Amino acid sequence: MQIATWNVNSLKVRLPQLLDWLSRDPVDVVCLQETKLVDAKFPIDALAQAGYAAAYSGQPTYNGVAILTRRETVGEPSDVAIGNPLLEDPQQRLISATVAGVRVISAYFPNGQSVDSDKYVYKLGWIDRLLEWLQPQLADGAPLALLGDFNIAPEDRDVHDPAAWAGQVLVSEPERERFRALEALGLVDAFRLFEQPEKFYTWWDYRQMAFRRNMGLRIDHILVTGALRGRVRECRIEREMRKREQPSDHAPVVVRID
DNA sequence: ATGGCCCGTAGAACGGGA
Repeated sequence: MQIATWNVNSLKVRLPQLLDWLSRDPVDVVCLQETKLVDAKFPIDALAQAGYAAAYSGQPTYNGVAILTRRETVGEPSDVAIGNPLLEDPQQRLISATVAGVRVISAYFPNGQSVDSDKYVYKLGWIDRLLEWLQPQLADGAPLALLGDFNIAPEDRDVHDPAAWAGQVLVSEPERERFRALEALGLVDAFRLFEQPEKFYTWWDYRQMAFRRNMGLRIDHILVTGALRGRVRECRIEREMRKREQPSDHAPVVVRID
């Protein structure tokens, strides 16, 4: 089974690329972020034609998350939950569902804008509430995967120019502390389970020809519980998706598990 | 050089992204 995450930066714009990708590589579960679609405009019909069911939660203009499941292999998402009950939040950033015995969470962490911004305070609080909400879910050791755009580069090796980024939003110590707090709950960064090439990132700015120059950050992640860790066979970043015409600024990340 | 580009909502610029 393959589980993927992709910040699409508008599902309306990226739908043809998503369908083309899934037709070539029929990933079983796809977590999406930044769909930027109200629920009434979610492309359920086009996805159904491609063989996928969907759980989704959107709003106008901003945010929006979804979980797609390939009907033929993993069926429909069950026990769908939207948001975090510990946080009253109009921003649609979190959706969970059970798929093939795995609790799957698609998360779009706040960006934070800058460390002196109100949005940064919101980001840290959002993650703190996420930690509180996750802790009891992880207690029973059941298989769970937290996937999404974390908007955190956990270590300097996840940053193309650590000196230039030092202390800034996405790499600041309070954000990295919270990433480590997720790991302390028993979650493991699937990408780091394997030997990986250096300078592998998941996001590149649209400006400055950043992708061509590989000026990127690794901020999209797949974290798995101990119950899944031993089943993970591969974790890869689909860099090819960033090379396409009219790409998302994020590349998908995929895990293959037994 | 503190912007560059892309997206949605607009129906011109602007907020937001990272």
